Amino acid sequence: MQRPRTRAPGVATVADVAREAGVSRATVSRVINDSPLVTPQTKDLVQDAIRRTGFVVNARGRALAIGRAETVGVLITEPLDELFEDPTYARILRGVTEGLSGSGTLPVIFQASTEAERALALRSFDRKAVDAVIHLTPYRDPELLDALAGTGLPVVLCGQVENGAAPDPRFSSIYADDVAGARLAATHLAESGRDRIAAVLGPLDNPATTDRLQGFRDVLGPRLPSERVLFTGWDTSAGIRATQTLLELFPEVDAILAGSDRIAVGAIAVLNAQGRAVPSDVAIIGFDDHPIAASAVPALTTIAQPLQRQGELAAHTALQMIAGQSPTVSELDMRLVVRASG
Amino acid sequence: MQRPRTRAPGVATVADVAREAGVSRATVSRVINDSPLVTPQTKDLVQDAIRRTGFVVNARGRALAIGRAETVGVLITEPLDELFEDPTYARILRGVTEGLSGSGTLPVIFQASTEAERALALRSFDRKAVDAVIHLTPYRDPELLDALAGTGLPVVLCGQVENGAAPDPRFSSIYADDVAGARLAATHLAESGRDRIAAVLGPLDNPATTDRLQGFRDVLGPRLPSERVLFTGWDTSAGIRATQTLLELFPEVDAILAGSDRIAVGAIAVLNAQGRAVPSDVAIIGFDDHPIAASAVPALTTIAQPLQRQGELAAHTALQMIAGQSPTVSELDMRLVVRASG
DNA sequence: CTGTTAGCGCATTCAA
DNA sequence: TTGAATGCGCTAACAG
Repeated sequence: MQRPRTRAPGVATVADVAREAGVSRATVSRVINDSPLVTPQTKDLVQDAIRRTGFVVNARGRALAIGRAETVGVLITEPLDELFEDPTYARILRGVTEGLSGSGTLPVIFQASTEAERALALRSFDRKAVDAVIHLTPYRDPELLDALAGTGLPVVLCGQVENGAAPDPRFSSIYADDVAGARLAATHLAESGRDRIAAVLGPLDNPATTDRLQGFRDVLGPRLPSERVLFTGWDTSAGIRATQTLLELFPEVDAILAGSDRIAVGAIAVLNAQGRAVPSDVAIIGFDDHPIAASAVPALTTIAQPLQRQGELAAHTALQMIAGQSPTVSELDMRLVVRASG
Repeated sequence: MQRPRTRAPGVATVADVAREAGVSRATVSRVINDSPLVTPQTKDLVQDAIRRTGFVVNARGRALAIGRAETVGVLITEPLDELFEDPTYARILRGVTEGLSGSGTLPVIFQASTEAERALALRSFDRKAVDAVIHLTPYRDPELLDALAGTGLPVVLCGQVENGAAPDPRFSSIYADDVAGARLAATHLAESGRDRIAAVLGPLDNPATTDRLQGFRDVLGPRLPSERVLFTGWDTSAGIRATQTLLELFPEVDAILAGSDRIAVGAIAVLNAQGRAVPSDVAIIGFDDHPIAASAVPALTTIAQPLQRQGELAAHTALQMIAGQSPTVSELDMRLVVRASG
């Protein structure tokens, strides 16, 4: 039954190598995992045999034997379109890859935008097809989090934490403090003497939005009344629409705190179209340090998240949890990047 | 050694379930894989025991036993920037997921933009961590293709084939015929009576570019002389620059065949800026049916690739190859989508 | 229809 | 330092 059809020629196993080298399978295994308990000459012997037979360790056999798949699942539940438009995930992913490199553990991406995909990914996790999960988009979704906790796998939440909420003790989390970042932006604007400040934020139901708003308010208090706070989508066209509305409601505005760099770019476009100069008439601060921030005209002052660093930390944390460590919480600092726009 | 620390309580195995239900492990296995050879009552018995013990099949043990990981690797080597700006991959991926759904096999994404990532992914494949590979970006890279062939896994190339080149017999391939698509575009333009036609294509070193150019020439022949064919990048700003150049070289132009929808959008912007109306003064046809094609003003006439269908077919092909079928080649039709621009 | 038995490919304990 | 023996968790051929 094992091997229903004839074995493909050339898929050598440790047994084949052992025979070829005239040693035991245990010795071959030791060489593979370069154990110090092997004589240089037997080691050479085995390595020669490995070369001759074209042997490659079989991941499935190894996984069963060592009790690990040497794989971490990177879960992305974000809708595809957003994912493929927003370099945020690309950068975090790069960090994860770096952080895992050298560990012998491979990051493997689980795209789970739909309910069905989510179910499949969870099934894999339940079955222990990976050793840990790094969740890149842990937006409020208690059911998913419960399901993840239910897998019994180490889980690292990366990049989001609702401010105020105590971190979930079931998971590790890595996040940058949106509230503190927003404070940086608001402080910068306030110190520059602007006082007719408005905010154009992302979707109200997104924790990043509420956190950023709170940061703005921490600094500005009554100088940022509710009627000057607009909520819209994350992208440029949403920024355009919202800014048009804003200028009707509050034409005296001399500074705009944007919820994202793309929103900020939309705001600049509208202001320019209406003959208002940025930053002399209206200062603008973005958020995220998206690539367009540097190339925008004028270049955007913005708040940078250490995305790649987040990914690296998430990877390290996952590895430590696989090794038995308890969940930890890491908070990273946001950074104000001053450019021309405000 | 197996189980170095105490076993986490609650990770039940078939043996536990068997004991709990008072049957053999084989019977438990039969229930899990719902074999018809089990009495309804024993089945209930076992399912109860499964519920009580919280048993979940372990993917590693199962993979070793059945000789498959029940996983296909989706390889993406595209540089991140392009990848995250182009919804193409998102759509193909959606198709792959659909095509695999119900098969019990899960798509798992291997992001391999860098050389190091590529090496890691290949190592996984060599080790048979997946049952097949769907390569979404098989641009000319003979070394990578050789490496993939070397894994001995079934491989499906999706979405690219150099025209003229015989399909590589080592792999299955799924592709849409760029040449035929380009012919559709050129024919549509020629039939509308335009005759001062120019083309603004993507990078010359990209097979899609040369294929599309060939399709244009198949139809237009000498009516599309080389001096009216420009090559640039894939995106809007590249389209803007190239169109400006084009208008200097060939101001009489009355129709533009664009190598991508983003290029076409750039062209429209330049033409509008110069006071030329689209399509009355200059007709434009894009390529790809990118989301911006429908929302552009005027909406773009373009050539649609059946991306999702490509993904589905790739998935089906991969499953068939896993089942032992030889490589196949599938060509899908492009479709002319007529909108306002030409 | 069910249980017994064996083995997938590897890592590791124990004894030599 | 090496080999023999054992088991990871599961499936499947075989016998009953």
